[in-house]
Amino acid sequence: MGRRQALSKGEMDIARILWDIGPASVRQVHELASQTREIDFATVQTYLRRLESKGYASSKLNARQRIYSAKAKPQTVIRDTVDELVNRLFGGRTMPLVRHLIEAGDIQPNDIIELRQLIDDLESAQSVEPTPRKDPQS
Amino acid sequence: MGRRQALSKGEMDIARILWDIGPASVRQVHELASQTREIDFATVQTYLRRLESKGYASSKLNARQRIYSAKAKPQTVIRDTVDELVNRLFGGRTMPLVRHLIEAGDIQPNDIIELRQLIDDLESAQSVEPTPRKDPQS
DNA sequence: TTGACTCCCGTACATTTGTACGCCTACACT
DNA sequence: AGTGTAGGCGTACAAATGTACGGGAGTCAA
Repeated sequence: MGRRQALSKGEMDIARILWDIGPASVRQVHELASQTREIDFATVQTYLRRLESKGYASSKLNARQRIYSAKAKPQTVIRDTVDELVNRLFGGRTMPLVRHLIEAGDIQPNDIIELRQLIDDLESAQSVEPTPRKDPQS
Repeated sequence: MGRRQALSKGEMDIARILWDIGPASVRQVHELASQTREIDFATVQTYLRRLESKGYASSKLNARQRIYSAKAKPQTVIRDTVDELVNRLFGGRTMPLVRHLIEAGDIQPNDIIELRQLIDDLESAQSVEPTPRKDPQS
């Protein structure tokens, strides 16, 4: 897949807002963004424009306002970003990161339940499906 | 902790090499870096200088060569970087990332064993130690 | 002592990122 | 009709990042 140019930190913040509230005007995005940190309207505007030019969003003019919609799925962006991090920080191995996260101490007791479930699911998936396929054709 | 200025991607690559091979000359670092990707000697040199100016490394002249040593511990850098990512991508919650990693399919069967162990350890640590302390004084 | 080498260091420069100004126009009132 | 207002759009600009050139100084051999 011709990979889109990666998002910078600031762009990511704005993208997250777009994912959260769906198609929105610059003003709406700016309002949300302002709750987290001081940021100028025009700055948000620029980020949205760049998001669009990088292919992560699209927009259309509606009356006087330009409405932006997320185009890339958060799933995809998250995957790419995490992949990047795993490569950069751990030479591509996933386990060290998982280890770090579990040991870092932000896991709550009731997360543990879920975690065990996740692992069980993974295990059965593995034993049942020796050759994972996107497209189950047969 | 007066936080050090964050490392950029390129700087991180070089820092990782320094962690791996310990104190080393520019040439040694460059050699390693070259195995992974095309990169100019002088570029590596610049990264090392910047690493030093950001406080992540120190250096001293040894005969004709400048020897760089990592100063910040990988642990610390990894923690800060992962924290950043978790904040930016998941609003500070750890579990979504853990979930993503487990579901992403890079976990091998024998990692599962370790994973279960990790979780067990975490659980007992939590039930035994209501107030976690760095320094178990009693 | 003259090359040929090696390695440091200052410096440069394009691109990307963070942040924003200010003009222009369509609209909304008076 | 005249003026204030909101929002788009082009544009700017400093800082950070990625990448590298070329001068100078020490070193070794002929």
